[in-house]
Amino acid sequence: MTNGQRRDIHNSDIPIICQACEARHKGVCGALSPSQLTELSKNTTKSVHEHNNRLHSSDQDQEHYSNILSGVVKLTKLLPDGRQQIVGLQFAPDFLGRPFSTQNNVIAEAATNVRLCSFPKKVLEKFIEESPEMERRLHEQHLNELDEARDWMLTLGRKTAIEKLASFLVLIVSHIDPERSHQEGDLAIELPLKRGDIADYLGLTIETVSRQLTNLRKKGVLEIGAKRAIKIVNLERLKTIAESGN
Amino acid sequence: MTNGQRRDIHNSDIPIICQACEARHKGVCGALSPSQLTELSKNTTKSVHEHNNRLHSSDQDQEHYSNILSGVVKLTKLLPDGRQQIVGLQFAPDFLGRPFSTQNNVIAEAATNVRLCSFPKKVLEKFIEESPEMERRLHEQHLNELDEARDWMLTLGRKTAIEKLASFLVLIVSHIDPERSHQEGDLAIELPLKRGDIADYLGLTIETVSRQLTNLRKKGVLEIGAKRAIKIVNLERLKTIAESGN
DNA sequence: CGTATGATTGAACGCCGTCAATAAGAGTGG
DNA sequence: CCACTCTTATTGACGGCGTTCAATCATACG
Repeated sequence: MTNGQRRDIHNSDIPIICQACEARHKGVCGALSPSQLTELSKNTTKSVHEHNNRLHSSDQDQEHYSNILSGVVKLTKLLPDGRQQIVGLQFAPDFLGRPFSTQNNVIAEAATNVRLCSFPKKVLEKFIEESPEMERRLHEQHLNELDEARDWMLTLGRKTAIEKLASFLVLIVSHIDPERSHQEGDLAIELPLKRGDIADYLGLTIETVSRQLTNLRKKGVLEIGAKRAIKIVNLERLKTIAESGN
Repeated sequence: MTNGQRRDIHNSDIPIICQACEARHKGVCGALSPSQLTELSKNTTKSVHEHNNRLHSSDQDQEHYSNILSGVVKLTKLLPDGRQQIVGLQFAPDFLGRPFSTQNNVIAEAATNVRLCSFPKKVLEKFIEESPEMERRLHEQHLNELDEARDWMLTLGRKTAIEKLASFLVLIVSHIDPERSHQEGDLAIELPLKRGDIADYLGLTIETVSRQLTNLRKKGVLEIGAKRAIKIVNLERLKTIAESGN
């Protein structure tokens, strides 16, 4: 990203708190001028959330937006009887929150340890009014989320269990390691979700997730390590399985 | 909508082509001034599309956006082997098209007969630059679509066949007949989708859709007429079934 | 009337869920 | 270091829900 470098000529104008932040380049804060960044940074609070903690309870603390600094956040929806479905995964430097609406029936939880940079809704909405570029960036992120949601609807509605697992792994690789995902060679990664979360993301049970992972291992596509570690041996094969099952 | 009435004081300034159009009130065109409307209307073309016709082939004719004047549009995604999933239904006066991106791997087809009001991408993008209100409206529609997509992910991933059918019927009623859907009494509607489309929207087969419809009929929740006509006898019960299965 | 399209119903199969047992760590305290 | 517990993951046996395959019916259109 030499583009990002060039912008940093006036790095001294940029608040210290923002200087190492991805959101300033690829995220929504990239739309702000140094002076706006300074104003926003006065109202921000950084926070750390441990694995599996709720980031905002469903109706409470809806007066804040956040940027994800690191970690993975899962967005979950619930049925009255307890069944649940993860409807989105978000990675740094994604924006977190639902503008223009107070009701948000989605639960945001930390899938891994997560660091956030939060600010009051009012402050951000002021910047949105001031700079169309800010709204444009938010709009584009939400369009990307819409595309991803629709891709996943195809996975949920029409794919078999093994295809779902393969689709999930391809998605994780493309987010965790975007450049390496197009190269040759083995890919060792740590899954950001535990089995139960993967099941809730794929509309399956824990047992089926486990079975299909060993299924993929027996096919020689990947190796399963301790904890959440896996090594992908044949990424191309995995992509094929994700769409056709074999 | 007395609000809409008040805006019509200067109705004579508004292009004839726009005067009876929902998109001017609830759709994206509501952000435009009479003079902008006039300019836009010079570049619009109205068109009629028959049931099951492609509105734009996947890569071709991506230089137009449209507003839906009437009818229902289905957005479909495909797997290489032919399996397909409907990832969105759109009703008048929804906006049709994917801004800020040339690649759109979603197929838009007319589910019913559809009337469109189309205009070149460039023209709309010019108005977006000029008026933040225009982008705001688009942004809000896309956020609504994102909410709906995520609601549907829960349906696809975690609900049983009968719950899916009930969810679909509730959704259709709320779009076709928003005010009556909160009242008492029978609701006679014509389904905008045939069985195959319903199956593709719910991630089921045609046979299962048919079986669960008769299942709902036997429960006394609805009556099934000829063609696509149905009468919903007990909407509250239907809503309960949509979330808990009984 | 004949054909095409769409919908319903039945029978049998199979994928995935359910239930249950076991294994593998991680963390705690003796 | 070991014993204990808690959480997470794996594996097996069985059953059910939804698919697959197939036949029948209904309606529209030539």
